[in-house]
Amino acid sequence: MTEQTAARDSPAAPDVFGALASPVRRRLLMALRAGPRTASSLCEGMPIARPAVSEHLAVLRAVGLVRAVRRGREQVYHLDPRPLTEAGAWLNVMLAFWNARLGDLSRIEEGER
Amino acid sequence: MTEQTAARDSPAAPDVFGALASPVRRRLLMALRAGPRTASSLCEGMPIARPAVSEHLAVLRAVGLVRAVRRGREQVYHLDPRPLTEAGAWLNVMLAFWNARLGDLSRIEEGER
DNA sequence: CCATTCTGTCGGACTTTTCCGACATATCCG
DNA sequence: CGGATATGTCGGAAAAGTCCGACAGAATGG
Repeated sequence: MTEQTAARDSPAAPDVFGALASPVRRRLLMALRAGPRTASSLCEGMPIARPAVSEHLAVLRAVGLVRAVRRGREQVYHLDPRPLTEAGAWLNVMLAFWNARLGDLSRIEEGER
Repeated sequence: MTEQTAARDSPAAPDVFGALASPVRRRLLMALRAGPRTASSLCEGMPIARPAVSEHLAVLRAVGLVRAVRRGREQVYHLDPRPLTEAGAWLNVMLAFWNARLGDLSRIEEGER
C-alpha cells in the first residue's frame, strides 16, 4: 500500500559524501566552480549523454550542492558550498584527532606552508 | 595469464571519496579514531556481520585510509589520515573559490526568490 | 600434535546506481 | 499560433555495491 514508485522519484538520494563519490559529479562541481552555467553547457565537456548528466545534476541538487535558476528556456546551475562545509567539518574531526595525537600535522602534509 | 579473476579480488576499488561514501565505513573510521583496534573489536558495534565489515575494511585498506598490523593471531587496524588530507585539499579548492566570491551570495539568494 | 580462535575470502542473492534512447513539458521567436 | 530549442523524466538493461552463511588458512596454547 505504501509502496510508492519512489524508486524512480529519487534515482539517487545519498548524503554529501555519496554525492561526492562519483567522479562525474566532482567534475561537474569543478566546472561549476568557474561560474554559473547552463545544463547543456555542462554536458559539453562530459563523456556521457545528456540524460545521465541531468540525473547527476539532480543528485547534486538533492543534497543541496547546486541550485538551478530558470533563465528563459535555459536553466542556469550554480554552486552552493554549504553542504561542502558540512563534509569539511567531518574531515576536520578526523584530522583534528590526528593533530591532537601527533601534534605535528605538517609532518604528514609536508607542504602545508 | 595475468589477474583475470580480479573481479572478486577487488570487490570495490574506488577513490577516497568513494570509500567515504558509505556510512558504515565512515563509522569504522570514527571508531578507529579513538585508537587501534582489532578486526573483531570493530565488528562489535556494527549493525552488520563480520564478512561485510571485513570487506569494508578491505576497501578502506585499498585507498590507504587504514593499515593493518599482525599481532599474534589478531590483526590490529589503525588509521592513516594522509588520503583524508588529500580529500580535504579537494574540498579546500572548492571552498576557496567560494571565499573569493562571498559577495555573490546575496545576489544568488535574490535570484532564487 | 590437535583443537580453538581470529581473520579473510568465496558463492550467490538482493538492492542500488548508472546510462541511454525516446517521449513529454516548457519557453522562445517569427 | 506553430516550429524550434532546452530540459527533465520514463522504460529498461547493464554494471556495481552490499550483505550473509560457509569455508580456508594462520597462529596460539595446552
